[in-house]
Amino acid sequence: MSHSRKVISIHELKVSCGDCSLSEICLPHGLNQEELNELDALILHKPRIEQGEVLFRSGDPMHHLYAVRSGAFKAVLSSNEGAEQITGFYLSGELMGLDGFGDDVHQCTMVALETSTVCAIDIDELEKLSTRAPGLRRQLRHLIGAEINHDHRNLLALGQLKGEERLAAFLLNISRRLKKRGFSPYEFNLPMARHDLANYLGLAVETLSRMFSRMIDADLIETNRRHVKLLNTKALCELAQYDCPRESHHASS
Amino acid sequence: MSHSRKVISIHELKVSCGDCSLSEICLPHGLNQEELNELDALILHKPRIEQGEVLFRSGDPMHHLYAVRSGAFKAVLSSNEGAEQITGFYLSGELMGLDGFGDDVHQCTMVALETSTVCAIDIDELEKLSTRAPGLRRQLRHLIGAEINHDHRNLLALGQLKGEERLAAFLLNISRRLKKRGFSPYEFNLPMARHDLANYLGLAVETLSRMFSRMIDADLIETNRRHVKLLNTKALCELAQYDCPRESHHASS
DNA sequence: CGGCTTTTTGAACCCCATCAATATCCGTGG
DNA sequence: CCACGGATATTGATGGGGTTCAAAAAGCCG
Repeated sequence: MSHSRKVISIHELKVSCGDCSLSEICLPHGLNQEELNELDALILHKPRIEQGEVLFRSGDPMHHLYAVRSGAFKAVLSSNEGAEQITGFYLSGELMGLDGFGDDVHQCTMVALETSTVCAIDIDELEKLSTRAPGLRRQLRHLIGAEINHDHRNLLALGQLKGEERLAAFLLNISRRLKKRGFSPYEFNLPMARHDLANYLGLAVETLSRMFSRMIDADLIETNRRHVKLLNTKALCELAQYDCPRESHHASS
Repeated sequence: MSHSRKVISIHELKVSCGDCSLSEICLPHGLNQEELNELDALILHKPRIEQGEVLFRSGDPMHHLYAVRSGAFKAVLSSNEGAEQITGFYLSGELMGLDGFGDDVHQCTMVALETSTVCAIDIDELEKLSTRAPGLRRQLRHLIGAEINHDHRNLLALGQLKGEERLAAFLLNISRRLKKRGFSPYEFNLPMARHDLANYLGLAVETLSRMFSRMIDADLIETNRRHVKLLNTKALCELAQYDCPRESHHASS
């Protein structure tokens, strides 16, 4: 909270898509300079969102899409009996709010898992711009497809895999996403509490804890609270029945 | 296969979006006349697809979206260990192929559940047209949102509901979709075999059969093979924890 | 009618939820 | 600095929902 720190913060708020380190995985990916400038013009950088705060709520009319700039979010869908299901976690560079496409009303509630920042994109402006920016249309389509594919893989996990296998699939999925962002795929901090992860995986917290313990005993991983180290990705891949990043020709980081 | 039968078939092949009874729930919904004509021009009416035949396969490059014109389909996602999960069933008027948006390659295999016909829409042509047809963009967005919301509700069901509750939710969902198409919401034929339905709901066939039996014993439904009659939608709604169509002011058929 | 698939029913087992208790971490204030 | 309290995480014991194995019943088609 010193003065110099404040300056840095202001600087960050001015970051444009072109300068953003996430541009290669986020909406700007594949855009030419002109498209990039136009996209930049309609993006609103929101200030910090603290842990537990809500970005949008089920029932809210949809006005924006949001890209995670820093931090992480969970999307929560509720039944009218109060049961809640986390349908996804969103890391930096990922697009949130597509659940409002159906009838222009958000179905999920989006909650920050840690202090986060987002880029808000007015949906009408994005729509207008997309008519004359083919690169933007293409990237938006790919991000939509990523959301759908993620959901489908999750359905496969919930419908076909056992608890331990689901956890393995999840860890590998996070690993891959973090690697894409330049972080180590073998050692990372999970942004969510056990409680949220258990819900996401359709398990009780206690069961999830047992799955972790079992994997630790089998020397597949090491954990310390939210810190996770993957020790045997091959075995994890076999457990997960999916997502094997093909430990390619000594090309790992 | 008589000559007169052939004539009928040809007639069906000439149906345009404007004449199609599904236009109100399918892609043409909300389009003006000009947009409609342009959409019509790029739609390819495919001939019959027999039960069990594949519309597209996991790994195929995506070239088209498909709308169900008659019949029904299932989307199957496979793990690399051979486990299969049905991620959705598609009825007339619904859009198939969005799973290819991610990287222009289909992730699911789409299989006809009965003899069916589809409208194929070239993705590049649709893309071009959408730049100058705002109504089409809007409707496409809504259909994408419907797919995402469907998947999310399914995740909620698989993660939070018990077998019987999932079945109730499914029956009500089918009921609502059929009602939208002008069929009775209380009595209908399921297009899929028990085997497929069990997989979709993440249950063993035997368990699903028991769920049916239990509902029959409780006078919630009646069944005869694939024919289903809903006797107590209120109770089904309570079971499903969702999707209650609100048995509105004596407005039922 | 005969052979096939589909559906239903029965019995034993297993994964996972639930209840209960302990352990660990973390922030706060004495 | 340590003590305390609350949230978070792990471990144990028990029971239930669902799978699996097995077999019978019912529908379908030639």
